Amino acid sequence: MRGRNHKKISTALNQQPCFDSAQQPLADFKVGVDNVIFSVDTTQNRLLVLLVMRQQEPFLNYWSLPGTLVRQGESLEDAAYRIMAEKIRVNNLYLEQLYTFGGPNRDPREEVSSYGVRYLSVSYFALVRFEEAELIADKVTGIAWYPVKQVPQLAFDHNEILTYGHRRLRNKLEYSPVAFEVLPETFTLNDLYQLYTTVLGENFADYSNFRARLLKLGFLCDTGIKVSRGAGRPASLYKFDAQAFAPFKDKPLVFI
Amino acid sequence: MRGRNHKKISTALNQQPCFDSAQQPLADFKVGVDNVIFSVDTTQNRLLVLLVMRQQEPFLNYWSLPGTLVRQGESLEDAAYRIMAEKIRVNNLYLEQLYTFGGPNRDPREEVSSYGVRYLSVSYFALVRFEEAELIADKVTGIAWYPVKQVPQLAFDHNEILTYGHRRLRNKLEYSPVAFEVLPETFTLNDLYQLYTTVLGENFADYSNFRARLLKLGFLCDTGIKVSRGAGRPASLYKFDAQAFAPFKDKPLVFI
DNA sequence: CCAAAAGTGTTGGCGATACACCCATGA
DNA sequence: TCATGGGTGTATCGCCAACACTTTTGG
Repeated sequence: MRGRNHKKISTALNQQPCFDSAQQPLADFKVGVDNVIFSVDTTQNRLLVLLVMRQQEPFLNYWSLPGTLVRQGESLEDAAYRIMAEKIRVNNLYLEQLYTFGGPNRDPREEVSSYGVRYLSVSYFALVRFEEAELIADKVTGIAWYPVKQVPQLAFDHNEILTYGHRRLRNKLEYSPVAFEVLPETFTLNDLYQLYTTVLGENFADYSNFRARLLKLGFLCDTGIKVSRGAGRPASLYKFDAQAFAPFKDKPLVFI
Repeated sequence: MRGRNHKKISTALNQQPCFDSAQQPLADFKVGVDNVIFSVDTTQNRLLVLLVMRQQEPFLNYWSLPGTLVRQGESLEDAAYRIMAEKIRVNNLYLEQLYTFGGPNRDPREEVSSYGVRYLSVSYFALVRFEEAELIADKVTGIAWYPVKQVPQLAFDHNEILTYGHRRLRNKLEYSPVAFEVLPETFTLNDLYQLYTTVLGENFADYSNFRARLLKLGFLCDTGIKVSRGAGRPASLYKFDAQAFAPFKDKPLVFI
């Protein structure tokens, strides 16, 4: 029974917590959306993240994650897509919310503003196909793919956000078919394997087992087309068959 | 194509806080924190969620997730802990950020307010030990554990948040040792098994296999103490050994 | 003694690892 | 022809589901 919950009920009342709109001053917020946009350059086996050079204070001339402030009538996700559309042209893309960073003093503007407005950042995680991604580079805005291993010091707490996004990417890759969102339409099994090693490190099965497992699952179909890359036997190009994958949807599937 | 918004990046120092570079009015936000607080009543095998009765408009007299608005100088996590502290007294607790809901028009107050202030909710997910949890019930605030299968229509989009939290709980349970945060200090293996079936349904191994697997992992230690519950052979009480679990930390461990 | 709950043991199958080996191409 | 990378096959081991069995209690 839950009988003994009544011992010390009373004295929390002086704080009168719940309806603090009258008692305690509430914080006012501007809400920003910052995107961690990854892609994988399969030709060089590098995991890349999209950075933009800041054109204004604070953190003028620092690299940062592409972000924006949320406008009136705009949902968080709308804002996330808007950033994408401003920086990059892609056909395929995977996007999901990552985390919300909202401590006080995470943005220097808070101190400048006399009204104590705080800046909160809802971060989104995106994955795009490197080959298809066309950066929208106007003259004033620096924008570039950075290898995640070489990102410099970023504006605000963006290094922390990036770290968080990177962890999420690794997890996603292990149990969901996001890999096929970043690969080109057709790819060799070695491309796929390289993608996994590039993102996850070398901590899993060797190529032949990886290959056997994936093929047995049956959602990769051989196009029959062969492609030769330098010396060695030509490889088959495969395609991801979303139809055939459907039954695995939502099942605890492991790709490692 | 989608984005044409970038064509006019303002060159002047536009410190005006209410407009972004494309001269669109920014939204102003109040930020709320809503907690999805779960516990498991092992005696009745029920998964419970903590609800509070709203004492004011909007949604007066609706049940809702315990929540609050973020105060000046307060971090999101601070706010989440503050709610906990106001509603419940616990020794052990697991808490993590869940998701941020921020579409326009998710809160009726937005329409009333003439300034177009929007209400954003950062939700947190918590797990507490039912036996230790002492509800703080003052006279004005209704507060109760509800079986998740019987939650009524809630205020705002809280049903949606709850659904999301429930999904997270199931995932957590499968690959992390959160179960031991909700169980009492010592427990029988059957308690543990019941907890899993209560939260996840019956979709996994039978008791004897569950038992064998867990014991082989070696982080459950038998206290030697026996406890008898009605008819049948008495069961051993076990303890979770955090020390012995350490090596499994961060490893892709599956508990199902 | 019987029912009920706790706990142990056995077995068959499947999947993962670690290899060894065959195939097709460029140089 | 050899080196290189693509692709196939196989033996071993461990895990896991299913289920039969033993042990210890209350009635």
